[in-house]
Amino acid sequence: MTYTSPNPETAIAALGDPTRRAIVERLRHGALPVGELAHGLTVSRPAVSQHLKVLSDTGLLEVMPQGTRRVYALAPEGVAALRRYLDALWDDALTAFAAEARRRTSPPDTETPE
Amino acid sequence: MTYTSPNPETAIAALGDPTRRAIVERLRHGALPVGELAHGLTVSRPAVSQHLKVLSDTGLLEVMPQGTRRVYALAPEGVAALRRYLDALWDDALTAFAAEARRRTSPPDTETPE
DNA sequence: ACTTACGGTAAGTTATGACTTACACAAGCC
DNA sequence: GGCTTGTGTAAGTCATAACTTACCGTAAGT
Repeated sequence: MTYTSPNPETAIAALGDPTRRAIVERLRHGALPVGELAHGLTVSRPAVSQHLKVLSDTGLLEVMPQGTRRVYALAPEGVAALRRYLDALWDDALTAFAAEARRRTSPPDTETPE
Repeated sequence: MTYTSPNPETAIAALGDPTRRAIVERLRHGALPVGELAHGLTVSRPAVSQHLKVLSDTGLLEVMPQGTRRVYALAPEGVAALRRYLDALWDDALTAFAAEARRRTSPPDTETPE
């Protein structure tokens, strides 16, 4: 069971780091081994390895060992979890926004009922 | 023009902090002034103010001054920008994933042409 | 006008985590 | 069996940023 899907908050935290976002960007168009991933980034290869561990732990990446290489790829399920989280947040934001607008337009004295 | 819509990467970076995610969570169900927002969090009110500034700068929040209070709310457009970013990432992830699967099933010698 | 409530800003401290070098380990090649 | 390639891990350094206290401005109430 390579299937992790932890809470998406962890994934967001992982994407908070710019180097990790760069790694994800480099994986958008296809899987890559660690070496190629590091070549093109400004940090050392061990640093990339550490970032890959973090990203894998959140379920955003998955590994496919091929001989001595370890090929990393975006994990669709991880990205999907993030999408679901943001969709729900979006939904709540719209609802709250609409409620706020309603409170401000229709009832003229429902200002601050406290 | 209160309309910001910066690159969503900044918003993701902002959400990397757990306290800021807590703030966003507290705003899911409706707008709140700074004081109420801070009450319920483990950090001091000035800390909350600083986080609110970061979140507002990324376009995730907007302010509605009401007298001496400043009421913060989720900015639908900011959340939407994040959603679009992740949707595109999701799309690329699926495409890359499908391509990978194809490479592994159909052509038996398209392994690593290099 | 004075006072109180509310919240943003400055300055300084501290903790977190991103980075480096050095090392260890597994898989293929001679 | 060594040698090379590819990568993960350990240990330690350093920079970033999150937090605190103290202070200041502004809006409302009396």
